[in-house]
Amino acid sequence: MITAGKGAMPLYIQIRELLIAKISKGDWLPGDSIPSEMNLSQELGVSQGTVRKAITELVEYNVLRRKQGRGTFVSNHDSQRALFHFFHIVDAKGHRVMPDSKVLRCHRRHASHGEALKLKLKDRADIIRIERVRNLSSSPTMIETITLPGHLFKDWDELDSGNLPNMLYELYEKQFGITIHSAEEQLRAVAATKHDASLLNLQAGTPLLEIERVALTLNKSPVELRISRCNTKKHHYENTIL
Amino acid sequence: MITAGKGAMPLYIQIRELLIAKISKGDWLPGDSIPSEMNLSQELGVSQGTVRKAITELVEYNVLRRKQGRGTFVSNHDSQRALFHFFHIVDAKGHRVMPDSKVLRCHRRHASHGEALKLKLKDRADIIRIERVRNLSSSPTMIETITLPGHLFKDWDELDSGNLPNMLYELYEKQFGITIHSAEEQLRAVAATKHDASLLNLQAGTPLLEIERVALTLNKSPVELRISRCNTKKHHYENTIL
DNA sequence: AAGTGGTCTAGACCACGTA
DNA sequence: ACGTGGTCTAGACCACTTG
Repeated sequence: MITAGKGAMPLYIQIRELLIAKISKGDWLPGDSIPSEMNLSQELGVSQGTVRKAITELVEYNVLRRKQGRGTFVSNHDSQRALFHFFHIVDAKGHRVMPDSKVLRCHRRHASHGEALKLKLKDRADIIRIERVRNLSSSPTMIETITLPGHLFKDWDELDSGNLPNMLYELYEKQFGITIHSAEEQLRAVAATKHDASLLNLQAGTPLLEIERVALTLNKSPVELRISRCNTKKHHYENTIL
Repeated sequence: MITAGKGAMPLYIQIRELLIAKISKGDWLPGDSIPSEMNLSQELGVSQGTVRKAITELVEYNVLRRKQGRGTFVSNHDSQRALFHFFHIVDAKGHRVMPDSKVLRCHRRHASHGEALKLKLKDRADIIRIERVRNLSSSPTMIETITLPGHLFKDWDELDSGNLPNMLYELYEKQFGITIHSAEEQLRAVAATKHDASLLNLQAGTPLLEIERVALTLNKSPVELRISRCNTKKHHYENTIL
């Protein structure tokens, strides 16, 4: 509950955490509006300014979105947001390119030691592994290997695995109630294997940019491991440091 | 001047821009404290809360830094900040490693077409070019080629070019009054040239991570072009998406 | 003790969207 | 016309640093 007084956490932080809990629990779903600042402040017995400060921080974290005159909404993963926020590969001119995807394989497996570690699962836990090739500017440019914890995606097998959507984060949210909120990426240069080379129409040994991403929910629990190998002849990874 | 009334920009934005101007002009230097919130609000004829909101945004942009009980200060480039904010290469465990550097060459040249474009200079403008090798965990891991606009670094030649500091951004700030505030990076995988290979003790053709960075001041004017080629066997580039 | 930033309140008015 | 978020004020008290 909200407590005031010396030594207590600031009110706006308590309220911020309370709002996060509501969203994590699913009381308010992505796309929903939350109660107005006035309503919240009356329910919680604090001033509007204090509620406002809590909400402001969550807007900065991209958890909430304000719309003047309409209300405050839980963020959702439209393709726009996925493309702008999580997809960092652009063409030589710096333009974002919408990738398309062809699924090569999609099956259940046991997690390797490395996968279990990165997804915080037990060794040999049930996982789903997807392999796909992505075209950028209509030429095959990336190979992705995606690993999902099986227990979070129970009804996965009912999907048409040959016809998965391009932007998986939207699927995770709409079909499984899992919202990806942040991610940690590691980038390396690697040599293309024969397998890579045949899929991307280049020679084995060609340098590829490898992006290893762990995607996290709002509570920082890992939900997806994604390894992308990317031909950077005509595209590159863009990062802005503010 | 600060103006109120309909159709005008919000006061806190006018104040924010006014503070930025003061800092860009050099009225307040990195490390200096700025006037207290109360003083500013009285001088500008607005409430303390409005000044506070302007300052809060600049703290979020890393332009200012608040210290409770002491005051508000213009950010400066201690090595800590440079290391945490601008250096994204970490070891296999994800720990940041302090690099050391050996300068190979440092001389004045004419800008190539590409360099001129990226630094917004005229073709064949006067530039300074530095080449150095950086050790991480005591093995040579990165080759850096740094290009600086000559007119911004007039007295560069008086420096001992064989003995440049590790963290150049601190030097730019202290010796030349230029503070790097943000940067745009492009990452690619490339094959090591013979030259790269001999410097990094590996075979020509080995995949390297190439990082091309343009560093910008607070006004977004480009100040440095830096191309780093990095052996990612034992280290990688880390990026967090929030 | 005095001065700084940090939190919180209560209330005013503005800008926007919907009905 | 009404309800929403957005800006702004004036003033209170707390937490921290310095003299």
